[in-house]
Amino acid sequence: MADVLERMPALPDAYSRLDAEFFARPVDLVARELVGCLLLRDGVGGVIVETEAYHESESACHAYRGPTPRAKVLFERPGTAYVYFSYGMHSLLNAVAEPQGVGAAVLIRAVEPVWGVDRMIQRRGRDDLRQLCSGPGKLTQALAVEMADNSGSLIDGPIAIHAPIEKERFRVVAVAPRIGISTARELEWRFCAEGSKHLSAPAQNGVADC
DNA sequence: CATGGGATTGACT
DNA sequence: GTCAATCCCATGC
Repeated sequence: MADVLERMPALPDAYSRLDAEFFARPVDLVARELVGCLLLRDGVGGVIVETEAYHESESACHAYRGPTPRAKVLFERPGTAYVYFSYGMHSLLNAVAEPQGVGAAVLIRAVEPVWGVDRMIQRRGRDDLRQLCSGPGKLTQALAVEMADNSGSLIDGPIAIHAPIEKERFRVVAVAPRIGISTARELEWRFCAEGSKHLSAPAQNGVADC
């Protein structure tokens, strides 16, 4: 795959932002279609290349036990940001999905850096492009996403998700079990851009069309 | 109120 | 390959 940085230097603001209707659909579908979309904050970001779906009906989801103090955000309006603190070190970014009242979200696990690469390098403290956003904790550090962003809007807030620029480039995604969970491993709700060099871990399984 | 466990990462053997 | 860092939150007494 060619380097996006060479081919896509255009201004991110020119592209359409996803709306609440996009996020209000079934969470696995939203997760699949978010691959190829753009994640941006203050002109810094890139192409989403890896996501995972989480739904209140399965035990790996924080909403599994209902709207607890931490999980209540998962039940809010589709398109809300759910940010939670993991392992005492990392803020992980999710997009709340399904209609309001249903606890579900898409974890953004990896981004291919495109815009504001210098600032990402600065924040990450390393300059290898493949190490900038190839993990849920890495990309939040590169884009300066913090707990203060929890429950903010992805529809009209400072963190933005835009429709894909080149639909063809990421039409095929790899589907696999989710990473780092101890239950509900049977669900293949991890979605990766086929052939991407910016994933958090290799996509070992087969591929499927969007 | 005390305890245990993470939707992880980076450094080190 | 192993392992520590570090803290919020869910659980249970």
